[in-house]
Parts: sequence; C-alpha cells; structure tokens
Amino acid sequence: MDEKYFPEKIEEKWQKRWEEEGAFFAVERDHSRTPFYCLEMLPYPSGFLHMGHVRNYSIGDALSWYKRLRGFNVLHPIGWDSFGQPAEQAAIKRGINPRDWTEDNINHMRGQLKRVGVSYDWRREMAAHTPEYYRWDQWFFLKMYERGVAYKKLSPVNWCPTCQTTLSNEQSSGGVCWRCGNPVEKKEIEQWFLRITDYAEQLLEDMREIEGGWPERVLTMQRNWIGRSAGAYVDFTIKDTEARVRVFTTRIDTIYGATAIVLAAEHPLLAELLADLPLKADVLKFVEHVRASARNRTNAGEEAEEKEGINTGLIAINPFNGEFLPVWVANYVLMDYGTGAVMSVPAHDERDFEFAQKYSLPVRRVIERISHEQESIEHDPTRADQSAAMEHAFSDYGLLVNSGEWSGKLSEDAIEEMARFAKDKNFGEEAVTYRLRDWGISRQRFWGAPIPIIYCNECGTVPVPEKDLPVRLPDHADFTGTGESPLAGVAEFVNTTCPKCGGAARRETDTMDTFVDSSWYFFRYCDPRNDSAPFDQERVTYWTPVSQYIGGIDHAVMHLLYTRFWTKVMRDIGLVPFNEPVKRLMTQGMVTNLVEGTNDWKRMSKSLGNGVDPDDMIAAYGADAVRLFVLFAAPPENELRWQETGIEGAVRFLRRVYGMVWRWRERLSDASETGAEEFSAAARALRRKTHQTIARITEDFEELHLNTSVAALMELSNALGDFGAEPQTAAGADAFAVREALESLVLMLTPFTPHVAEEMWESLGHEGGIIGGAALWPRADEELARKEDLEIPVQVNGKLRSRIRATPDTPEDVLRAAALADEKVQGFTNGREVVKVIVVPQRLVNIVVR
RNA sequence: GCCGGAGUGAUGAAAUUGGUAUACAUAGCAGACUCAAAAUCUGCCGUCCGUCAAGGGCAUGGGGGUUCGAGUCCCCCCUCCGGCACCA
Repeated sequence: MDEKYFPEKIEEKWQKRWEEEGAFFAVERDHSRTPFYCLEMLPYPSGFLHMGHVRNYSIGDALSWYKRLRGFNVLHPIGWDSFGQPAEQAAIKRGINPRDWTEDNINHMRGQLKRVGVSYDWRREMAAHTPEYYRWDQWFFLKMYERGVAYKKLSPVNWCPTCQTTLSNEQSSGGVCWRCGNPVEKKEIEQWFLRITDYAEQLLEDMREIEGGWPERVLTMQRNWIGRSAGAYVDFTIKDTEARVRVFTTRIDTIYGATAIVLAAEHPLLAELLADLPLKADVLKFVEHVRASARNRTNAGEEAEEKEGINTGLIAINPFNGEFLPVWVANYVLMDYGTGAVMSVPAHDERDFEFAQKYSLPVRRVIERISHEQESIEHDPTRADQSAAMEHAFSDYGLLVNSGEWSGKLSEDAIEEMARFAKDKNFGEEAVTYRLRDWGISRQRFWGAPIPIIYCNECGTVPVPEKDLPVRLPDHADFTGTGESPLAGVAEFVNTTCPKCGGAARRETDTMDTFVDSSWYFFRYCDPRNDSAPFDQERVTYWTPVSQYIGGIDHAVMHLLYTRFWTKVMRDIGLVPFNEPVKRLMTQGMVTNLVEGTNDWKRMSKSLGNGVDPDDMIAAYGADAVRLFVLFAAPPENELRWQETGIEGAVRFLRRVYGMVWRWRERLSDASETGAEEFSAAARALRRKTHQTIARITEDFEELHLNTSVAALMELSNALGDFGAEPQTAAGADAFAVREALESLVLMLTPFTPHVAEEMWESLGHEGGIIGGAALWPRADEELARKEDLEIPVQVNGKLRSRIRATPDTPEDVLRAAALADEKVQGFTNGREVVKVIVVPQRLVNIVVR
C-alpha cells in the first residue's frame, strides 16, 4: 500500500491476481452452498462499452460480490449477442468480413470489461455467432418444427426498408423499426413463425409467479402487448346464400342495437361473394383505395384516418332477432384483429357511432344507464327514451332495453347468458382474442443463424437432420443489401441434397431473428462447452431459474417476452422443470448527460455528442470511483444524470477511507476486543454506528437499494472521522472500536469498489484477500446496535415542542411523567386540560390538550 | 381513451412502512492553511417572521378526509413519465 491512493496501480494488481486465482469461478453442483445466479443482459458487441453498460454491470457486480461474501455459490457470467445487422452494415460499407468485425469488437470490449473489473466467470463466456452456439438455436428450431411450434406461412409482415428485412410485431411496435427507428411497411412474404400465441394465456397466467419479483410496469407492458380481450363470436348468415360471417364482440349484450355488419377490406368473404354483387365494381374500387392508403400510412402514431366505408348490398341476418342488416366494408375494421368483421352498434360504440353519423345509419339504443332510482324502482323497458338524439355512444354497462326477452337484464349477466344462448343455438360461442401475433423469425440477412430447413422438389420442406447440425454460415457472401438474404447468392450454401431422397435440393436462405439467440443464452452459461446438447439438465437445474436479472427497460416486451415463451417451450420439451426463467428482474434507468448548449438531459449517444467514454473516466478517476459514483448517484431504476463533480466526490470519499486505513494499518492487527466496561461512551457510539450500518446495508442489498447503502458507508466513514482517536495515542478499547468500524467499512465497500477494498483489507493485515476468504460479510450484533440513550420527541397536539432523554427500556409511565414535567412542554400545557397522552415506547410522546 | 409509475431543498435524493421531514452527496456561501491558486480541513445551507438570539409560523403537486399524529392510508383534482390504441 502506498501512502497515496493510486487507483490505476491498485486496480491492475487486483485484476491480475483475481484472474490468476480464478477468483470468480462458479462451482458446479456444489450442494454445500446455496446457488445464486446473477445475470446481466448480454451486450451487443458494437465496439465500445458505454456508460449504460457500466451501470448495468456495476449493479450486477455489487450484488454478486455481496452474495459471495454472504457465502453463496455465485454464477456471474457474460457473453455476446454477436449476431445482428451492424456487423453486416460494416461489411457492406467497409468491405470487412462480419465475423472479423464482430470478433475484433468482442476482443476490445472484453478488455474494457476487465478494466472495469467486473467479477465474471470468464470461462463461461459465450458468443451467439459461433457455430458451437448457433448450432443449438438450430436444434431448438427443429424441436419446435417437430412439435408444430415453428411453421411457415405466407402473410403480410412488417418490412423495414432501411434494414432490408422483415421484423416481428414486437420489433416494429408503434410502426417503427426497433433498430433504426424508421417506419416499417407491410409486405407479403413467406416466413417462419413461432407459435407464441399458443402460449398467450400462460404468458399472462404465469405472471402470478413473478409478481413482486418483476417491476410492475414490465408486467403491465407485457399485459398490454398480449392484449387479452374476452367476448364472444357470433355468426351472421348472409341472406340468400350459405355464407356466414363471424364477428367478434366484447358486447354481445348490445346486439339488438346492431344496425350493420362491417367487414375489413381484406375480408375473404368479399372475394367469395363479390361475383354476385351488383355493386362489385364500386366495392373493388373501395377496397383498393383502403389498401393503398394503408400502404401510404407509414408514419407511426398518426391520428386515425377518417372513417370511410361502402355498402356492399349484402344483407346479414341478426341471429338473435332475425333482423336484416346491411353489410358494409370500412377502413376502420382491421383484418388482423378478431375476425376482421364487427357488428356495428352505433348507440354503444364510439367508432360505430362516428361511422353511423357519417353514413346516416340508424342509432338504436339498447342499454340504459342504471340510475339509483331505477335500481329501486321496478324498471319498465318500454319507458326507455329512444327519441332523444345521442351525442355520443354510451359505452358503459347498464340495463338492457329493446332487446326482446333479454330486456331488463344487466349487461354483466346478459354478456354471459347471451353467449351461452348463441352456443346452444349453434351460431356463436364465448371467445377470447389476443393482440399478440405469432413471432416471425425469418430475417433476410446474412449475419444470423441459418434456419435448418431444406426444400426438395420431391419431398417438399425437409428439416435438416440433427446429426447434420450446425448448418454453417459460409465465410463469404455478397452483401448487396437487395432485400433477399445474401445467402441466396452463395451457391455452395444454397445447393445441397435432400436428406430424405438424396436428390438435389435448396437450403432455406433466411436466417433467424437474433432474439432467438438471446432467448436461451443464460441456460447455456450453465454448461457452455457442451457439444452433445444445448446444456446438461442437472447443471441447469442447479443454477436456474435466474435469481436476479438486470437490464434495460427497452427489452420489456421484446426479449423478456420471448425468453418467457422460450422457457415454456423448453419446459414442454422436458428440458426444464419450471415455467418462468427469471425470478427477479431489475430494470436499470438510463444514463443521461446534458446535451451541449441545451438544458436537456438525454441518453448518452455519439450523435448527440453527449457521450462519456468509460475508458476516459477510468483513466482519470479509476474504475472503483466510476462504479461507486454510478451506484451512489441515483437508485438503480432511476435515470442517472452524469455529473463529473459527482465522480470527484466519490474519489474524495475513497481517498478519505484510504487515508484512514493508511494511518491505522499498523495499529489495528493486534487490537482485540476487551471487556465491555472499558469502552468509552464515544467508542460505544462508534460501535453502535458500525453495527447499525451493517444491519442497514444488509437489508438494503436485498432490495438493491444500492444508493442508500453507499450513503450508509459514508456515514460510517464520517463517524470514524469524528471519533477523533489517533493511532499513536489511542487506548486499546478505542483502537478496537476503530478496527471494527474500519474493517467493516472496508468489507462492505467490496461490492462497490472491489479493487481498493482488497488493497485496504490486505493492508490491515489480512492474508489471502477478501475473495479468498469465504463468507466474510460482517455480522450485525443487535445488542451493540441498540441505542443506549434516546432523544424522545415530545409533541403537544401533534406538534414537536421538546425532546427528553431516555433509555430504550424506560417504562411508559416514566416517559409520560418526564414529558409532562418538561419545562418547554409546560409552556404549552399550562392552564389547559390534558385530555390524553400517547406514549410510543422508544419513539415519542404526544400530549393532547384542550 | 385504457393500463402502469411518479410528483419532497438550488440539484441527485433519504425517511426504520402511520411516529423528530430533508440522511448522504453535489453545487453554493464564509473561514483556516497558502505569496497565490488547486487540494485539504472547519462552519453555514427549506422558507418566512424575529436586530444577532431565544423562539415561533409555514412547508413533501393542489383540495378534502381518517387519526393523538399523515410525505406515507382514503376520496377528488392537477402535472409529468412510460406502455397500448380505429383491438370491436
């Protein structure tokens, strides 16, 4: 230890030592310790670490260290989400091989991570772009294909013209590409899908298992995304035909108010019945018009277009009352939700109302608001006022009127009974629909895992046999970015033989969405070199589900939904025995910085010029100080505003602690505990602070309140400074109190500033290092933490008026008497009647006077 | 519109879950050391009244309520952030 704090020197020393000792290796199947799986979202190897990464990994690292010091067997791994488009863009722009670009980036970022000193088990490092990994992506695909979870279909999908590939619904949320932010278009392409919709109900149901462990807003976002909606299907027969049109409604109770059936422009029934329509030409023209404007409507978040429609001339029959309803086509009915057809009830649906106003369709009221009067008075359905013109749809639940035999019922009851009736009569049934769509995983890109499928003219679609995996990406391709997968241009890749008949065949040239890679990577960490299975089940059962997952909120719906789905499929295949992959999730906030010349705090980015390079910060202040500041400046889930003065504060604090260790280092090793009676009041106070701090931080860690933990450490350090004892003159008991406080401080600093903590621990005379000695986390002694002398606030009528001194065991009546006798208190109670005295032992006294 | 989260000093934020509001830090101010500056150290730092003081009034987005006592619980309202949205 030098007299002065040189972070560079210390950090290099300990990083080297940890590496040599394999200090952070997680031990397989160690049943003597409780496993703890601490996971951070794996980074995309863009080339450089940014502050968001540093924050993410500092949080995870603090928790990992803490758990280790508490005696857990901690798995703390890292890897690379190394497939994806930037590598291909680099290839196109600069003529570099995507693999070289990716691996150079990984090498550079690995070096940066090591300089931050994150305690990873580097033996388990994985990278998605290696055949050893993506082979198992392909293996999973085959398993899903076998089970019908993976399937191919032609359908309109999201197409990003900038990225030249299709995207899943999740990746084009809000109508923009998740990666480049540009508007997406619809395109009819044959694509591979994963049947995530089969798991919609489970994805909702199983949230119960993780509630409390996951942030509420993430669960809400997923719930919104899945978009469950319970209602009923009702079939309307088309007059003079055999055809039936099925609608979905959540308000079957309003069906007597239906005055039209409205179809989406793409509704298949139109094509079917068009030939016989007198209005055929007009309808076709309208349909084309709707499609064209849908294509043009690229801007996300745009206001809904004006409703437009056309009467087809077809007549539908309301199965409840036999009424004839005109069939319209309109732009406000979406083909990809429900059945692509709705019953239009203008009186009770705002959209239908608007449409009816425009085209003068009748508005018929069939639900009445329940007033308090009506609740008590026998309701007379004939009394309902129909003549009054409505200004808005009435979309609340209420009482049915003008609804035949159903009149007089409450909406809630009618919804249930009418659906049952429809089912009995065979023209409908209860139904649940979801907003969630199947996960389209085909990407027309090179830098991804090839989909292991072969097309044979004789045998059709043939899965690649398991023994032939991996289907390797070729080393070179022509990166033209023309909208077709570059793989299609690689003859030696495309041309193959059919595994079934041996004849000439072609490979699928699309690759998999990179979110496939990240859906199961953390299982692979448990057994990263396995070449006969994605992982060994026993190992995975030991470590997973993940104890604590940490990452950005941006993946609330994409990655975190996919990985939940993937886990359920793995469970169904028999690979894991649980439903949910992650017990606890923490979503860390953004790291922002002032944009020069403005007052806006924005996420650090190159394009805004407000980025801060972690390497520069580490060079200037040391990794420990950077980490300490990042963890102290805000609660982990909040936005973190970068302030260089804040990081200077962190360094100042570390220097102060370091200085204390330096001054005391030779005095403490033989300072041992003496009899309690030898401790001065000040020494007892210091010991109290020490044990209170231990208790507080231990508690904070369970909830990841890392900022308050750091504050507590600063308080302890301040208390040590205020204690005032000097190494040369301190009495034995005082030296012991200092030793206890300082050693606790150093140990509890480890999760935040591991390098300097190790250095200080060594200087205090401990051999073997902190990580070398297991389970060193200090233990709080409740007895010593207890206050011996309290200041009890005394209130008069709830207002603080005085304080009295007391010991924790002062009985109630003594406290009461002392409070009443207090001089200041008497100034407020004199001449008034004491009505009541509330005494909360150890807390306060409140005197109520009149 | 629906769903979720949040509003506390100049700033980032604390508050043992109903019991002394503003811990810890940053910035600021004053002082010590210094030829000087930086660094370091000491003190002050919600707001108003009070000559300094002693002391008191008011303060946790606004209004009401429950309670001996409310930042915390209940009701109404406002604002901000996030998600979904012509979803039937």
